[in-house]
Amino acid sequence: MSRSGAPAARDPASVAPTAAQARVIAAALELFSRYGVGGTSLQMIADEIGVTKAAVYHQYSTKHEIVLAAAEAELTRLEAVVAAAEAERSPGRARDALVTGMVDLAVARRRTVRTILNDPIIGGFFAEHEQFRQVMHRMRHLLVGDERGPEARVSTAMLIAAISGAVMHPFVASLDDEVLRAQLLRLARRFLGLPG
Amino acid sequence: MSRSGAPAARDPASVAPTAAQARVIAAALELFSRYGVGGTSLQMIADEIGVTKAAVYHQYSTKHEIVLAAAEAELTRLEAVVAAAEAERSPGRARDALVTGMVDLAVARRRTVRTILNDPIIGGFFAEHEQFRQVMHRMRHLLVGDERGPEARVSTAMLIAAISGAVMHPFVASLDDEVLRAQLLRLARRFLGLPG
DNA sequence: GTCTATAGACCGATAGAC
DNA sequence: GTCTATCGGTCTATAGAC
Repeated sequence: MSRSGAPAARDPASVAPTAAQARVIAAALELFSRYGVGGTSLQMIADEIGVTKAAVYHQYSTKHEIVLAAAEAELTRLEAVVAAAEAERSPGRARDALVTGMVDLAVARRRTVRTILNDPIIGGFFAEHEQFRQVMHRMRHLLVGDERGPEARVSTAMLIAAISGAVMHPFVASLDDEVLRAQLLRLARRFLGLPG
Repeated sequence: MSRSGAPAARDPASVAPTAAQARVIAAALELFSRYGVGGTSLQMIADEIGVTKAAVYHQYSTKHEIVLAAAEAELTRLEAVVAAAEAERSPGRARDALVTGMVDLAVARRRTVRTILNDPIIGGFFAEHEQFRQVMHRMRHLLVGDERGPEARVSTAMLIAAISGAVMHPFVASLDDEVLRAQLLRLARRFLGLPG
């Protein structure tokens, strides 16, 4: 769903990036994961792509916009996982699809997910970003249904943090993607009390 | 243990900080959690304390040293929790004490733990920091004994990430410390397959 | 869409007075 | 231990040629 070829402008705030914008976003995400958002300059992004700063400013007119576009690009991937889970036929299947999709996404984008969900600057952006709150709310609903008490909040937060944080922990650096994926999925399901 | 009044220089690399150094570390940790390590300047640290940059440089001669001192200060807290757990009489009690101590520490230092464990710059410091690797190894041993396979690695990484990441998730921002502590402890114990 | 060149602010770091 | 003052360099951002 939502291939990058078609325009598909569903949201006026976040239209599909052009090819040049996608290169900026990819370079930014790579550098953010290595140096953090605050430790990444426009010069570093330009050097990573192989152009000058002015060429980057032609795509996005402030650093703020680049950070927002990079965060939204990753959020869009997560939203696709959530939407696919919501399309399942039963709440049980939906919850299962969400956990599997979260693990797949976290492993596939091992180096970026942790920064996107933990960098304090991006966290500040998300705090005032309605799309992010809605995705989080939909994830919680898929995981714990209509419950909204402390246990529902803490268990959802722990599952998201466990999956997204574990993939960059030094303990798992030596594991290849398939082994990591299998273990993450099994342990995440166990955390939720799901069968094996 | 290890009150800041006594000299107690056990490690030549990380001696106990003076009062002035402790103020720098506290200001740095606060700002790191708000803006990230790369997004925090020495001017910001100096302003937070209410002195000039030169006064900060009198305590630590590079920014690198400040980041290292701040990371080590937090690592020392975690090491104390690990040491207390290791002093328990049985492996079961030790594991229990570790989980409880980790939760207490994460809740007490809600705003700082996530940054310390997830900021990419600090992560790079820890990668070449023997004390950090030893503490992680001791935590894994307390949690899963002599097992060193993928499951032992992934489950340890997930528990650490879950506890340290959940305390700053927007879902739990409205919970007071005691409620958060109780839920974190209960769910962490359930993740490890421990009784109630 | 990319370049060179530049503006003005801020960066980490140092010198030396008190 | 803190200050003022300063260094050279890098930062974000802009102007204008090709």
